[in-house]
Amino acid sequence: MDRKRNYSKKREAILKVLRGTASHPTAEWIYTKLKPEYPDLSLGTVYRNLAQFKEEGVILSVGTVNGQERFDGNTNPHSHFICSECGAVLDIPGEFIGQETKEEIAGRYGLVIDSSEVLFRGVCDKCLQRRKPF
Amino acid sequence: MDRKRNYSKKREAILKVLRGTASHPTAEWIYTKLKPEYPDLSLGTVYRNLAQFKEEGVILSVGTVNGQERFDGNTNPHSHFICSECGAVLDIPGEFIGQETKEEIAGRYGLVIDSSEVLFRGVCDKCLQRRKPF
DNA sequence: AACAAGAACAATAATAATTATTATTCTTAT
DNA sequence: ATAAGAATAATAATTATTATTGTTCTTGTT
Repeated sequence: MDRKRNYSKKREAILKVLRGTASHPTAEWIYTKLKPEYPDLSLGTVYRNLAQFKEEGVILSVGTVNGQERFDGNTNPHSHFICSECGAVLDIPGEFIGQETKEEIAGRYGLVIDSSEVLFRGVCDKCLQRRKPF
Repeated sequence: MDRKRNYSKKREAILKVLRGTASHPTAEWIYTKLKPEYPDLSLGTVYRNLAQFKEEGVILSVGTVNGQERFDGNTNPHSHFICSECGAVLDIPGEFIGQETKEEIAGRYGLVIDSSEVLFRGVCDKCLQRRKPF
């Protein structure tokens, strides 16, 4: 039997924090969140574990917003909305691209499609409220 | 009448290069491409003008691939495929998200949607060929 | 429970993309 | 042709991310 690999309390905590929020955080946000409970946590550890989780397919990257990568602990098929005003990333449930569409494109261009995602951009509800507070 | 703003030969050349390629280049790629013809071009100028074009809606950003932002001079509605092996970005013509879908989502979540894009990820035709050269 | 091998870590340095600064050069209305 | 101010080059500064290295944890074995 293989030795148990890739385990540490901090690694576990990083995944737990990411799965426990809907905010699609940055590495630094996770670091700040965990620092009180793990005072000797290093930012490099957060980066390294996020990279590993991503590689393993355990988490997803939503992309880069304002120069910082945003992560998502929810690997169920869903889409995202990015607020161009505050940078918030919201989940939009639902599949918008069917399997047959992917296959058709893959065939037409001679490529392999592993995943697809829809990205909506605009202004989120909170920023709209902030604009017109009356 | 307003004074003509935002003009320079280099600014014009940057947009021309971006519109003349289908490779969705980085700022540095554009810089390298123009450097022979404009030996005193500065990389900062490319960054600044790309940021302005983006702000004005004249060009689009496809997102960040391998830590570098990729730009697109084609503002017609279309989607993209990103090769996870070589980082190539390909255009996929066609609209996959209809207006009614956007309106339905905007209404349901109380937000405003300015744009939507579909991002396919996988392995491009060239990388597949490279894998199996026989 | 103690041990040892190696995995994960903290701390820090290094890298790389992007942005800001400032003195100079272009652009354009007059 | 001129002058105001916009855009630029050169460079410095910033910031997110990655690499390095010596130390600490984890876990299978005793």
